[in-house]
Amino acid sequence: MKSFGEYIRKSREDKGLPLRKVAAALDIDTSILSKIERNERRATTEMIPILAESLEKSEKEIEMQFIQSAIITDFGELKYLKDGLKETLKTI
Amino acid sequence: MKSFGEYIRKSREDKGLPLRKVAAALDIDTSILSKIERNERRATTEMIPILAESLEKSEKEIEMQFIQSAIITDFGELKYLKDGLKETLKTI
DNA sequence: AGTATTTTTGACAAATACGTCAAAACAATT
DNA sequence: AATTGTTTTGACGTATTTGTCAAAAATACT
Repeated sequence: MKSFGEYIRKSREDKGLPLRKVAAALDIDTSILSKIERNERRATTEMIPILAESLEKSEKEIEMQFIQSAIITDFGELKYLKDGLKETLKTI
Repeated sequence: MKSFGEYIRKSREDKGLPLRKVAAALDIDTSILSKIERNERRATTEMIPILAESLEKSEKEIEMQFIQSAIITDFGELKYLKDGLKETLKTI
């Protein structure tokens, strides 16, 4: 699985878009988007629908990538992550 | 579902332990533990095994509570959380 | 009621994460 | 090679989060 940053970068490059364009849509500096794509900064949840629009992916796909990447980063080290996720699925 | 803080508080009170004791095991000030139990501060993953030991719960149970609580807090607002979690389960 | 213990609160400092900006590095085009 | 466009880097200020500490508030005990 690709990190969120790698996923965004690939999607953007596949569309031939420069950082400048997507960053403008997100209303952030290109440097931030650059850092997000290299996983030096985190994307915020507010960015998800805008990224979906810009990169012509479904919001669902972008959000799923975002969630996966964040969970792995935040909790990937934990012993019972799988059990925790299963339980969370039952709860929500 | 209880928040992680509420869960810890209940577990601690069920054992009749004062904040002081558990905080000492965690090597933090009582005020921090107090805040964790009221969800003003976040527990770290390093605290999980110590909490398990102190509160005589399995590490698995504590960790699962931790994960659930964190995911709801961090991603509870998202539209496709369920799908994201399912996908994450496939990945890990 | 008075004392001791436990818990909460808030001020402060340290650490972490973030955004802006300008310049440097890199890549593409002519 | 020079110019243009793109991406990366790092210094800087700001916001957010976190831990420490002491005092206040709440609770339990005698």
